[in-house]
Amino acid sequence: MAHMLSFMPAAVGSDADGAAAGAQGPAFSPLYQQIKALILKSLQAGEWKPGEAIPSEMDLAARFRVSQGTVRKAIDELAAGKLVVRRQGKGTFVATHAEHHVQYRFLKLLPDAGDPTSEGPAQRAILDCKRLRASADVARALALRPGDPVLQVRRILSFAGTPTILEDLWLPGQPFKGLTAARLAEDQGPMYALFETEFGVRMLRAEEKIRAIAADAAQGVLLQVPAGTPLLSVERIAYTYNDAPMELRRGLYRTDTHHYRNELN
Amino acid sequence: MAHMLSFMPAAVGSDADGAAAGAQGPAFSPLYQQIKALILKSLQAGEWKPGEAIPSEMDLAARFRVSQGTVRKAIDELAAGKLVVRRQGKGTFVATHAEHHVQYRFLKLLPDAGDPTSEGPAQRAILDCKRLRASADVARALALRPGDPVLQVRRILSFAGTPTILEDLWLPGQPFKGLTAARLAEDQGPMYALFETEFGVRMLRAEEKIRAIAADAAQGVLLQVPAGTPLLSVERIAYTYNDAPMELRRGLYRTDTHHYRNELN
DNA sequence: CAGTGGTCTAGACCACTGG
DNA sequence: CAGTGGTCTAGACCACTGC
Repeated sequence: MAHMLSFMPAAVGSDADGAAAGAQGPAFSPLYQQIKALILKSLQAGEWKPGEAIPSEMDLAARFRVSQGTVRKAIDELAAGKLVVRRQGKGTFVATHAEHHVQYRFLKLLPDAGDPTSEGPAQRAILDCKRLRASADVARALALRPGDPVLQVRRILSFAGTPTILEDLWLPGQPFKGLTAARLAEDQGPMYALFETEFGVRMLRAEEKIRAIAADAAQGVLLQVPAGTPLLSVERIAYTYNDAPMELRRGLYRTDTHHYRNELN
Repeated sequence: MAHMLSFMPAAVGSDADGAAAGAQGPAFSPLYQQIKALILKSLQAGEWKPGEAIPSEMDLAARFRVSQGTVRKAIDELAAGKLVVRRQGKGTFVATHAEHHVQYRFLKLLPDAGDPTSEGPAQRAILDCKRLRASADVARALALRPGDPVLQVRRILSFAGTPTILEDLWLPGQPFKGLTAARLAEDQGPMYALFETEFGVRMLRAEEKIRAIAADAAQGVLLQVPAGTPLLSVERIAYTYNDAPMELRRGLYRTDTHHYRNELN
């Protein structure tokens, strides 16, 4: 029998589906993709919180009237996108930036020598946190209108006492209403973890544009390097569900004792 | 029945396998992983050349006495690692750096405005190509002994007439015996494509370490920027089968009109 | 021991490609 | 039209976790 979730917008085409209307076909979508979309919707709706287990594959198969293998393939893709984490014998869990053994999931800066644990945790200092109106480029990056309220944060990360990262970040005002410098300062753990628990914003993926620039006087003071020192400029846009941009971050990295590491496939 | 490829070193443990010897278990390996390893061996042995089709899933299933689904899962992983490319209705093909619509698979430098095609193909100039003995750091990167013969190449890539990338690369002397400046200069297409066709060396993955540095006088002249200009320093090690390093490449990128793009998941 | 994810099968059917 | 990859199923069994 042809499988089809009748209540779905994009159903599986069994046989007599083609030749519909005129323009570009019905966009055939496999069952497991539809299941994936449904699970994604539940994740986004917060049906299961970060760190919690989602229903077992058998349960989900029963719920969607589908075989375990189909649910499995849907979850496989979610796991590949790091939206969920599989743990054999235990279950499948909603991924979280908190309580993860990798502290900074999106930070690719590593010490030149030794493993990342050897230098211990980073020291963090919040320099500033203020509300303002989005400039043209910030608005474009965050898919807002120029003049919309945004939050700007400036902070410094130090490793082994050496200031290494100076970053400014901009957040849309609406979702992050109530975020203050004090709240940021008192927080332990990754900033993205706080975003999850306090504001319900999950960062799922990000894009970075990297350049080499020269430190200006102010940046030099903050990073304790002479003006003109080459620094890595890392502009990141982080996205949540539906590819909605939720953070613009401009970082300056000292690369005299650290390097940005990337793997190519 | 328990499936097992008796002629394989690491067979599937059916039931009575545990408690063997003493130290760390028998390292259970699923069937599809064993199949993957077998296909990998054939790829490495050159049983199918880059660009050619490998046998169909059904054929491989028959050859290995395994179900199609198991072969499929093995090929899935090979495709994920970009060792192989699937094309529905046609077959599965050995991946190649040549004739691929993406010209430079490992190059992440993009123009700030417009798509990569807008500036047309890069102009390439070979500055140097000589044999020498590996220094300590080159030897370490290429898993050679200091003093082993290596090939050093220096070239410049220009986009729209502007010199943008200056790179030195080191290749182990043995596999690349016969490579000359003339051969490099007359070549069209990606360098990795030439490595494949002429020397049978397939680059499968790479790691990059990125830093910001200041151009020295000589580099400034070659890239047509003032000495002291911040440049992106990109050190790449490219690997072939068995994670064997086959190339060390040190690139300097101008980032005034281009940027290094990275996607984080 | 029950429950979970992980593997494997045999068979069916679908979508896509090319002759 | 035959051949290929792609999807889906129902059921079996294995490996791992925790009670």
